[in-house]
Amino acid sequence: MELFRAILGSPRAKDGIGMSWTDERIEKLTKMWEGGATASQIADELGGVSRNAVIGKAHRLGLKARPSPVKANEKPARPAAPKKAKPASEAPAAPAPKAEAPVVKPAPQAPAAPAPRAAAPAAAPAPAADKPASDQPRIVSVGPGGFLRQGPGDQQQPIPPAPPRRLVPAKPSPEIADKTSLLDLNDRICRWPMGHPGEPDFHFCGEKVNPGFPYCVDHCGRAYQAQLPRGARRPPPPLPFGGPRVR
DNA sequence: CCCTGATTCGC
DNA sequence: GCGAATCAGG
Repeated sequence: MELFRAILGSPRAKDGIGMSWTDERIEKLTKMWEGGATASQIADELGGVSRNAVIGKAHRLGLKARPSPVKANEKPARPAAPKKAKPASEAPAAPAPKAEAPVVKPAPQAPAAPAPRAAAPAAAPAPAADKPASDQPRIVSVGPGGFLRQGPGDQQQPIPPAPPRRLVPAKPSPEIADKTSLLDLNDRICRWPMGHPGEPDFHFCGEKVNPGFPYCVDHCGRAYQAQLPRGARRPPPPLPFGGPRVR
């Protein structure tokens, strides 16, 4: 009878009311957030929570670091004074201007990220394990997808030449005979999504990453396409994460 | 208008 | 801690 309880009455919160942030849900949120899914998609996928809840939780988890449309601006004099009752908990003066580093000008010519949304490449993971102090890629700018860009003079070779010819077909390595699930992701395996989240066969590439990038060499070639001469462009790759939702 | 994430603040 | 309300940019 305890077997029944174990099966039927599992302590896991169902998708009804009274849902809380269980470990699994937090983990899923983290992975999807880092994977580039939008808050709406994450909320939709998790179910039972609004996108605001997802964003709020993401912030509380401390993983707020992604290109936001409302970030690059900052005014020295209290730009966003909330309408909500703001009691006199703040002195009228001393706005304490942040010593914001002089961020470089945004370069609108992004070579990649053709997706309007829902397909932003993963925010560059901490360049910790992959790049020792040998050669630090000087970060000069941040692309729209959140990946790091470099100045023209700093063009190293981590970016695969993106052969205009053809890419070798993905070779499934024996290690990933099984599908790489969301929970299997780590900093060393390719997190390129295959299929749509929510579908039973949704999984990730799982290949070994191109060092310094969140994707394997093949998918780096898709995520970071070199600017080809005019007339040599190829049609944009299909969107990861399913693309626009149907409403 | 739609979308996005960020922030605030009452609960 | 949670998330609706709100803000603000694209």
